[in-house]
Amino acid sequence: MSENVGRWLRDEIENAILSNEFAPGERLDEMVLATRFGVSRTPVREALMQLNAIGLIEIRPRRGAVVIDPAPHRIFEMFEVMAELEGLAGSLAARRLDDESRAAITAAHRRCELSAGAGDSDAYYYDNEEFHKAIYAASRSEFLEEQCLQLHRRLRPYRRLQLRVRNRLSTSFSEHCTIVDAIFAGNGEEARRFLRAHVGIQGERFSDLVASMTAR
Amino acid sequence: MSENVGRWLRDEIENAILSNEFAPGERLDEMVLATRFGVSRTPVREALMQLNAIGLIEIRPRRGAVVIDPAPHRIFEMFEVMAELEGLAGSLAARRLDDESRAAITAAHRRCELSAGAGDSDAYYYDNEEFHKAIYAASRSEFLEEQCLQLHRRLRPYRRLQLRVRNRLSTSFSEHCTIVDAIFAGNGEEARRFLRAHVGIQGERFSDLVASMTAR
DNA sequence: GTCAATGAGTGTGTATACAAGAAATTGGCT
DNA sequence: AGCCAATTTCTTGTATACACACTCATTGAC
Repeated sequence: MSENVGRWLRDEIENAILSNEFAPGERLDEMVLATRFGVSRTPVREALMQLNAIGLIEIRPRRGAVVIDPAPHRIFEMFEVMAELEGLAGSLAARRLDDESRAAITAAHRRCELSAGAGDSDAYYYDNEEFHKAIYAASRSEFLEEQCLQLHRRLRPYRRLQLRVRNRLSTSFSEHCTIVDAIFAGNGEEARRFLRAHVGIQGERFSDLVASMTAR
Repeated sequence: MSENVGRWLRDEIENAILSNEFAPGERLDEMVLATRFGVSRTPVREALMQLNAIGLIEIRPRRGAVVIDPAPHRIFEMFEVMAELEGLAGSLAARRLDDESRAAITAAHRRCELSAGAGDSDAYYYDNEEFHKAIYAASRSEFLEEQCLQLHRRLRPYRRLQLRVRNRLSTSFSEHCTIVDAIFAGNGEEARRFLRAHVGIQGERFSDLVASMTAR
């Protein structure tokens, strides 16, 4: 348990939402949550407000909190912004790369190669996350890194769905290769372009995502 | 007063911070705020947590809340991200422009022309804000618009400082002209480039900002 | 039979009380 | 006289109590 109950609860509830235990559209009753976690309503309300700020739930005055159920076009918009931010991170990383960041990116890239080769989509999901985080860190812009991490966390469940699409693992990894090459070559604009294309969900990727969303 | 006291307090305290009544680094005592606004500690704590989520204050466990005092390099990073997001908004606006958005941008642009011509930096500050907001809306991406508005609000005080720099009004307005031309011409990539350059604080603009920050 | 209005019930919003940790002050010791 | 430690005080974190708004169901009228 974290140092204060409110933050711990935030993480607990966030995980429950991201793992679909609390389904989109579901109402979150403060008292039910309080008894479930063995605390009073006060820290529950704190946690809910933080989740509201993150954008995972919506709190309507006097009407309680519900898990947000974003429309497909909104998810598309979120990926569009994510692609832009990651593109910026990539271009900065290419210009500012130092040994430490280079090593971190290389290591994550290697792990992606292994899990992609093994066709292990769960492992790749995790390694891919580390790869992207390594690029955020390499941008050497703390604020950008924070923004990327926050949006990444919010998009996490959809990224996972994307990986289920056939051949996506190998496609994703080969895109990683071009991104790594561009960054290591110090070519900021190429890194930006490749990352934008890699993260964005243009065309059929979007319909694939929508299809896998409705499938569950 | 808003529908619930917590949100009202959030706005009140936010304004107090942005107008420098609560200076950066200052400690915000819950009880002091509660008596000042004639409420109990509960909604004050709510407001503080929301401000913490926005990034205006920092809440350290068991040690209270302090107004964040961002280092100059962090402000630079924030403008860098803002420039990227506005660039995206501009490029989308150029591609998706409809009559309504075109009218809104034109109207805001006209008002900027008037206040810039009059040398009224306070009026220009406000009109400039509306101009940028019109572009966010024209992007037709609700999520992007929200992100832009949020970051814009956080950078508001620094934008104001920037306008105090000599000749910045006319420079800013002439940049607006090129942006409007690019958007109206449907040239997304030009709109992106011009907006990035307009919003970012490269080179001497950054040192101007730092100078005006230390001056107060 | 349908629609509206009123009442009960449930749940959020705010206040207050209590517990626990951090900071400050005072006292003793070197 | 200065520094360290212990105690006190002040502030935050959590629990609980109470008030009020919203929802939903039931009853009555058209």
